[in-house]
Amino acid sequence: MRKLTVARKGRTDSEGRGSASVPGRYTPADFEKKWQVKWEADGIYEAADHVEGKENYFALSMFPYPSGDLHIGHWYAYAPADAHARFKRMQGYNVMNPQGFDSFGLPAENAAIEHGADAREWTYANIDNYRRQFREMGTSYDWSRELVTSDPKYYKWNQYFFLQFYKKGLAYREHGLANWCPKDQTTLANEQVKNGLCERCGTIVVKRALPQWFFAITKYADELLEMDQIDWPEKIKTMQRNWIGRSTGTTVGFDVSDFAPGEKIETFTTRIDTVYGATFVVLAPEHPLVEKLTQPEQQEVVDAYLLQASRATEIERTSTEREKTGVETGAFCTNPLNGERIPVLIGDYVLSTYGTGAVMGVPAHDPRDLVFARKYGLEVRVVVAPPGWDGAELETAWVPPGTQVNSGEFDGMPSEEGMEAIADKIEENGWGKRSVTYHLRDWLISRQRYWGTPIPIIYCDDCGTVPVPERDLPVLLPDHVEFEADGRSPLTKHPDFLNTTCPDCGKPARRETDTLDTFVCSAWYHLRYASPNPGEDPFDAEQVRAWVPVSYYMGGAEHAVMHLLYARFFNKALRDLGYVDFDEPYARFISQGVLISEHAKISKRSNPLTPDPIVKKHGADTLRCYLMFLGPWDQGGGWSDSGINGIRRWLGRVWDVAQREYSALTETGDDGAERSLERASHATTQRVVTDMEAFKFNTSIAALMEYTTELIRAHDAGKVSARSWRAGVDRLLLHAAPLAPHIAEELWQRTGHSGSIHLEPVPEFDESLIATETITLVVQVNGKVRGQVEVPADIDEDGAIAAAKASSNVARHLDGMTEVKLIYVPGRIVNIVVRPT
RNA sequence: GGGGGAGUGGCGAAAUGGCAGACGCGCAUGCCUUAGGAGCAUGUGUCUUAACAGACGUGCGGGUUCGAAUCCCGCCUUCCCCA
Repeated sequence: MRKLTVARKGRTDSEGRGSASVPGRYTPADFEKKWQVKWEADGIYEAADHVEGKENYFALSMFPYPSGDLHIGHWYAYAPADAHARFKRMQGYNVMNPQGFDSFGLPAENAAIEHGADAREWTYANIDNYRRQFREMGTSYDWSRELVTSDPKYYKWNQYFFLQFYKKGLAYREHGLANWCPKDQTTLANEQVKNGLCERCGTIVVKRALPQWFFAITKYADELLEMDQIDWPEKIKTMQRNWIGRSTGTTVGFDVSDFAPGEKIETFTTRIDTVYGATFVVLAPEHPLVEKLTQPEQQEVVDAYLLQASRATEIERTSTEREKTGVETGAFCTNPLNGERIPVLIGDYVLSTYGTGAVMGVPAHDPRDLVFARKYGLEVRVVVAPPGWDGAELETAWVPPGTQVNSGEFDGMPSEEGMEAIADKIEENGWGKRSVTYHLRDWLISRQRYWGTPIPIIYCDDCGTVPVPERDLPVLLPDHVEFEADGRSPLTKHPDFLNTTCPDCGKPARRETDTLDTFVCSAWYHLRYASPNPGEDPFDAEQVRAWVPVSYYMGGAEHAVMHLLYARFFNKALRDLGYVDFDEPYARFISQGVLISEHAKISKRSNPLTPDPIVKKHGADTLRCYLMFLGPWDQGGGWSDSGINGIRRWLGRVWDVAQREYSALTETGDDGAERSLERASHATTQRVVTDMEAFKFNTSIAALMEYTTELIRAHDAGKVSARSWRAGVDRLLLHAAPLAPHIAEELWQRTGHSGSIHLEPVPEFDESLIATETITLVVQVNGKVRGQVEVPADIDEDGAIAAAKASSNVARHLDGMTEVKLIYVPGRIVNIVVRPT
């Protein structure tokens, strides 16, 4: 691009406003950097914990994982969030808008393995790059509160909280089947397995038996379902509810003591009213009783089936398209309600992770059971009759309520009542009890990786599992470790780390080599922003009280069932441990949509569209505004290079109009012109304030574009007063400031103001000044627009109708018609309903 | 299979019961310019018409209403989440 005329350096407005000579073309590169440096030097975005007369406002954007460069997707997430925080500051809130780095995690380690980089150096180089790019974006972050989770000063407190949780039984170690990613060589939480694939790398996840650490999030399952006090998108709340997956039902035991002495198969059902229709029981292939119940003559088939089932993924197993398969164990169990002996089968459509891992098969009232029963020739017995049922065989399973039949003493009862009565009987006889199950599992926090927070546990041959004493924290992650091809964590082979002494008995002992899931870091980081330098505590309770719950949390919806749920759990656990005194960490939340480009999600894994060249060509303000102008932020948008010129042109017009010569304007101005500019000004403020409040940046910018045109027209006409003109320009700059902070600041200074525009208040508006003296009424005949009439704003109904009928085109359509009805909506419309005479 | 978004000009989108297409891109014409990937002005949903004016038009099909992009019922497509 050709270098355009540059504003003369050092020109000041000391001669006074209105004396500006040719201001030069809008060249953002000339001043954006200057303001970024000055804002930071002046500390204008550093938040004090309390400011007299101002309410605190904690604006929080989800912090990034530093992996290379900030891409356009990052800008899309952070620039609008920054604009909103700036807007709140100008609205008079004491705003704290921090930023930091979620810097533990696999990519650093993979870079180390693949390119021989040092994980720490790689990470910190990326952080430096991110810091630079965040500043170039023109963000209003309070860098004095920055945090880096891979810093021992931070992760020490992950370890500290782990120990507090451990003491209270909220952290525990258990041997069990864990999700294992063969590529990343680590276990994953349930939330990190998507469609049976590793969320990070897409490898098929397998089950592997390992001792693992967990946080007992399920203890809070019911409280996590309560979301009345948080103002979050309903979509996110629904996702959390579904993920927690509470279902109420009954567990009932089916006796198998003939085959496995003393054993019962515990089944869980939400439809105990159908228990008399149970004609078989199905075990998940992983069920512990499978081995004991399999009869010798079935051993071979069962073994083959188990092998086959172990290869199927969970999606395949539960897909409704896939044929249900199963095998008989040869064993039978007894239905306690009617004493019937029914066969025990193994079927892989039953998951060991849901309920008890065993279900009673009621083919008449469950579609999956019906398919299964037909295939294996099992009895189908109706026990909840549809209305008017004639006793015939059902074609499809009857799932809705009905009347109990074939249900012993409960026959004739509506099934809703039967549900309760049968559950009562089961409880009275000790066959089972009412119970609740959840889809939510405890949070698996162990990772067999190096680049994370070491779990502060020591294993001693004599004392067993011993927590590291708090005085010995942090357990430091060793530097400069060796990675080997076997994929095992270097910590397992690092003698200095591994070998220690038992804190209890002093004998040689070994450290836990697993590290914490990085979601532990992000579960409480907002508390540390509120209290960045608390000394000997994780945070200062008083400072936290001043800022948290977070006023508005802004980030991606992809964290709905991971980070956002973990953070809520962590908050509740900390509350019960006495660290905080509120129930929820994030009072309000909005999720920005996804920015896509040519049908590809712009993310760290694809599409290297980098902002740097765009910033170089157009400036940060243009890129910020363009991203906000694409469409509604929460719905995402599609990137294309072509539209950015529109924003660049608009800012160019702002640049020109703000610096127009106005000495030719008069003292008082023309009444009509004054009034017209005043109206446009106040109407613009109303639109912008409403839209900014609601994150509707696109329509805010549209309103400012229109206002810019109004100002240009007003100046061209030359009829407004100099005073009104200057006020109009100020208003434009003040509204543009959150969106395009550099140009607004530069022009604020050039038009003779002192002090940063970003510390100025949002302009006021007066609704009465927006109203017009005359209004345009739309006139419809039979609902079709036939004309418009200009009438006084305070016209009454009769007057409005008369004016409407008088307009010539309307009169033409009324000719030869009989009036049937009149609709009058004041200020908007007259609709005359007619029919042929 | 279940849950939740979304579907409007050539394109990004406005309008949430009252003039569909604000604002912007692109395109067209004109001005300015040695030049234009600069700037400015005007125009731009489709069709009929010389014009006035009219018809049609918000994924498809029905419904409610004086009036529907907007509310209701059914369907299609697509994206996200879950299974």
